[in-house]
Amino acid sequence: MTKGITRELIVTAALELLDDQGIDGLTVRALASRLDVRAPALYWHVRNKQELLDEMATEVMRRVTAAFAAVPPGAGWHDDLTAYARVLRSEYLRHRDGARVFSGTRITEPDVVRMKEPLFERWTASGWKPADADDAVDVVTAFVVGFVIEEQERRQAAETDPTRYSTAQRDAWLGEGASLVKEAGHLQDDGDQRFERHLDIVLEGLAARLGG
Amino acid sequence: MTKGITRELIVTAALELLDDQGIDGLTVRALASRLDVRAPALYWHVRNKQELLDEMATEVMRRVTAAFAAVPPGAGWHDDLTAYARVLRSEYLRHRDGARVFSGTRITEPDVVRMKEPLFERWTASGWKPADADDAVDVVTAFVVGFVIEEQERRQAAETDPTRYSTAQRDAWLGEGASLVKEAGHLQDDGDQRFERHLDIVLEGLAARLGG
DNA sequence: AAGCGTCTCTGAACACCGTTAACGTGTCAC
DNA sequence: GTGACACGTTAACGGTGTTCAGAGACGCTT
Repeated sequence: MTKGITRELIVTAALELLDDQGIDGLTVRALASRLDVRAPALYWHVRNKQELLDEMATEVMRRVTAAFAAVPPGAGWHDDLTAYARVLRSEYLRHRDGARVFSGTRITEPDVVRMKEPLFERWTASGWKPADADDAVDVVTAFVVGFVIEEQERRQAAETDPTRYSTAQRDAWLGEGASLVKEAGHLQDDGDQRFERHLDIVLEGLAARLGG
Repeated sequence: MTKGITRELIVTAALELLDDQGIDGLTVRALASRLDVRAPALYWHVRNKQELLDEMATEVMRRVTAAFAAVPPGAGWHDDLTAYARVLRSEYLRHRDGARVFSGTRITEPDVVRMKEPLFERWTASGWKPADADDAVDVVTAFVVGFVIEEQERRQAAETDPTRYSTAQRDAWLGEGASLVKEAGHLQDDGDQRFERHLDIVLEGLAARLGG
């Protein structure tokens, strides 16, 4: 058991701490304590906290590409993008506030971006232009990010304030009228089913727009 | 000129401060100073900083509903959702890190949610079920949130590190190969045009899925 | 006019935060 | 042995959100 901290140990410990304590609990001191070390020691391996957060986001995206690479290639862009969307969501869901914290952050590793190349190759071979392929990935990414942000917010709110998301409470809060909004709220489902349904809508748009 | 602070004055000052200084500059002391008051004074009007952030998000959504209400009703769901998406994006873009900070936060005012009722009325009258209408709004919202998060991140990164988003630098960073990814990167446009194109894809999906 | 209560703000303080500086160690090369 | 270096420590700084006792100001009763 060699003692000593490495950059990678710090990042994985930081991800665990995020899950345990939430983003507010992710402090340099708490992280150091989890690694059995004093806070300034971390600054030998990491320039500052922002760099740590970037590294965490990159690690999450590395896991996305790894998980995606493990999926057998699909029959076409539709399968590929479905798999990508599911993997991305699942990896965000793995961490508390994952979508909000890790979306749109700087990726520090070229490999993560280069992952798109084999996809682009397959799709252009079947008729898409590179610009189309790029649009497709970005539209799906944007949708997943927005979806999961909402999803995680709702989940967390339900934990801290369970009354808030009971339909009866919600109806009372909404007041008189707004019957259609209430009705829609009653029917609203959560989780995988809802994600698949919404994802299908987006993919349908790509099919209509770019051909499939 | 009656002296004294109100909750609303605090919220609008906080939004201004956010735009001036960014999220890190939005401290209780700086906000108090902008209102010519000492920090603890704010705690008379607001329980804590989180409540202030929630209130800011609600205010932004209030402006979204106001701006949307000012748009003349469209010919159908397609027009309505287009207008909604544009207004939402534009109001997020108005504030630094707007999408990341204000998306998925607790809305403290029923009116903001009730805004959907007239839309739902029109759409159900032309054949949609309430659940469809709800899906449609949520898919578009998720897309806009994800799109603007990416957009603002890219904009901010371009300010702090202009070299990062030059195509030549990016190509070098990507290394050998990945020619399709590079090509797509070269073609990528920013801003309104890109937004409209991607939004069209999403709306096309709704048309295919829900009929229109 | 005097006193009382309520509303609004201040001054001082607390615990914690990210970060830096100076100072030990231990290990390895020569 | 001795210098160089990697890696950790302790101590401290300025800044953060937040709490709390009290100071003024203002209207209302007496």
